[in-house]
Amino acid sequence: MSNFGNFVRQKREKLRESDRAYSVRQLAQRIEVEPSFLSKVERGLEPPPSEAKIVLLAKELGEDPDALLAMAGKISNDLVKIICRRPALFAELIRELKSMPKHAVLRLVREVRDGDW
Amino acid sequence: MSNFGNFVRQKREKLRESDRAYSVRQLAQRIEVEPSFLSKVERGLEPPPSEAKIVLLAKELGEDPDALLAMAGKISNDLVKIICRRPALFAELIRELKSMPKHAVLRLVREVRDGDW
DNA sequence: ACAGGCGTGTAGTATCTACTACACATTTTG
DNA sequence: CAAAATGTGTAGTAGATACTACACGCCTGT
Repeated sequence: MSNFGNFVRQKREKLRESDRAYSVRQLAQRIEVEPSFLSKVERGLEPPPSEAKIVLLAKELGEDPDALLAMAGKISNDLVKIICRRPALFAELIRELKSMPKHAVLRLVREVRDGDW
Repeated sequence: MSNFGNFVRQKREKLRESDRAYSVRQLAQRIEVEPSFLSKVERGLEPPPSEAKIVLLAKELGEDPDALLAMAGKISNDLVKIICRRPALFAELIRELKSMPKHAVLRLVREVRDGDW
């Protein structure tokens, strides 16, 4: 179930159809890893790389870094810091929202963002 | 800045005043680590232990596991999973709430919990 | 045809994580 | 005062993390 690797490979191959710069080798060079490493990651022979590399990868693939990190089971370091400042508060909020339907959470996000509450 | 270690030591010593079972050795035995390890953790000579041990420790010390984990810069695994299921959504919500005053977040938590919104 | 780029296989490694095992001197308790 | 319990120092370790280095054979463009 290497969701992460499969996703990266698919995304990269799609981009490659119209841009030769999305070969394993060239992309690997841009995110500063060895080609063989990226190749293995894409095929799930290696676990996903570090947070830093995943963020670079997301930028190259035009993906949301948080989403790509999530596929690797990771959470952006800045989010971790925010949560760790008020652990009990965020823990409760997140656990409550777990069982909420998507649209409810979305509404909440919108309300908070717009400040009309 | 070993916040974690200092906190554990203080808490343990306070409990020990009225309960002999809160010696380094006995507490270590209960959370299933070597006494020398707990000793070093408390003095910041070793980084905080694993999530599992921290949770045991929190229970022994009568502390909120999430709070103790946060002192170690960690987030409970179940929270990570919840966030990773809707990464973009939670990422935005958390980043918005970062700059919110405490009482505002608290109110939000209460509203969500009570479902009156 | 052959130089270059391509994906991938094998092997190896430095650093970190999360501890254990044991010995030691000191303090406390019966 | 002897036995037991206590805190701590030194040394070591299995497994995970996050990669590198290099070689190989295949395919493509000129």
